[in-house]
Amino acid sequence: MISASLEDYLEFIHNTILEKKEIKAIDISKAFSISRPSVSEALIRLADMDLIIYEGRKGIKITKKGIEQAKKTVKKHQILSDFFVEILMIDKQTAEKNACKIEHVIDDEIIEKMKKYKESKLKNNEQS
Amino acid sequence: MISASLEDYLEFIHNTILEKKEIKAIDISKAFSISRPSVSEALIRLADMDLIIYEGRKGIKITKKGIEQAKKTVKKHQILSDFFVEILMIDKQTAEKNACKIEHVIDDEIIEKMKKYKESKLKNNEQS
DNA sequence: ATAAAAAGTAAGGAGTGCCTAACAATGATA
DNA sequence: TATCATTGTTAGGCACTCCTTACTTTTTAT
Repeated sequence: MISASLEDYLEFIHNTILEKKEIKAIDISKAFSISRPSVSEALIRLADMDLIIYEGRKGIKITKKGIEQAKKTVKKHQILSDFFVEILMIDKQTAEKNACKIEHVIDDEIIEKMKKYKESKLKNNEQS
Repeated sequence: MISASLEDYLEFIHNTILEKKEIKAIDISKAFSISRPSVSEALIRLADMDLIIYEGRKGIKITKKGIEQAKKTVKKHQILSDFFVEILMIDKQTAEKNACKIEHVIDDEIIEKMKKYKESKLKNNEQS
């Protein structure tokens, strides 16, 4: 199983590649305020798990497996954050912060129920 | 800040003392399937944080600070589990399992909103 | 009372995830 | 082109949380 930290880094790698087509180790270092050696280490671990292809200075590529893993996390994050904001009326910032932590530990089953709950709730509001 | 593991152990210590008036290191070892040396270590760390008083074979006592900390965790656990079961219709076992993990990372603010949401929902159901 | 079982401790090891300091490679610029 | 800044790696260290093995202490049962 992937750790919360590595999952965060993978999520960031995925999002950044989608946005800017490429990512460097230093970007991760800055984004998470961790040292460059710690990033190197994390990237090696992600590569060991076949979630990325890491060729040092030649760049970071995300694998199919990595994309799937990252997408799952992003989805969980999105649903959690939306649920907190729209159903529980939590402010955006707190919702995001908590989604970031909970996304690593919550089961898919609960995420699915949250999604359905939110959808049915919004439908009811349209009708009324 | 206390770690998830230590928080789990403290919660268990508190609950067990409430139930049976006393607890021994071996009980924690069995409950969490960790070795006796790991329990010793954890108890020393909890004692260092003034959450318990640990006098080796003489027993484990929980401090005022420890009780407060444990109660907070228990409360979070309860609200999370209830919310999952009653609002999201999650089965009891899954709800418990997830509450155990989320209770360590979620903010009080969201817990409070979950509690209020559940209460107002139940009130509405009574009226109808 | 003594031997066996149970509970706890000490010592040493491993993986994770972070750090700093120092070095190497790459790239930009004067 | 030579120098300086940026980026990345190596080496060594630390804290946490778990482990095993071996030892000690306490309790229990014969």
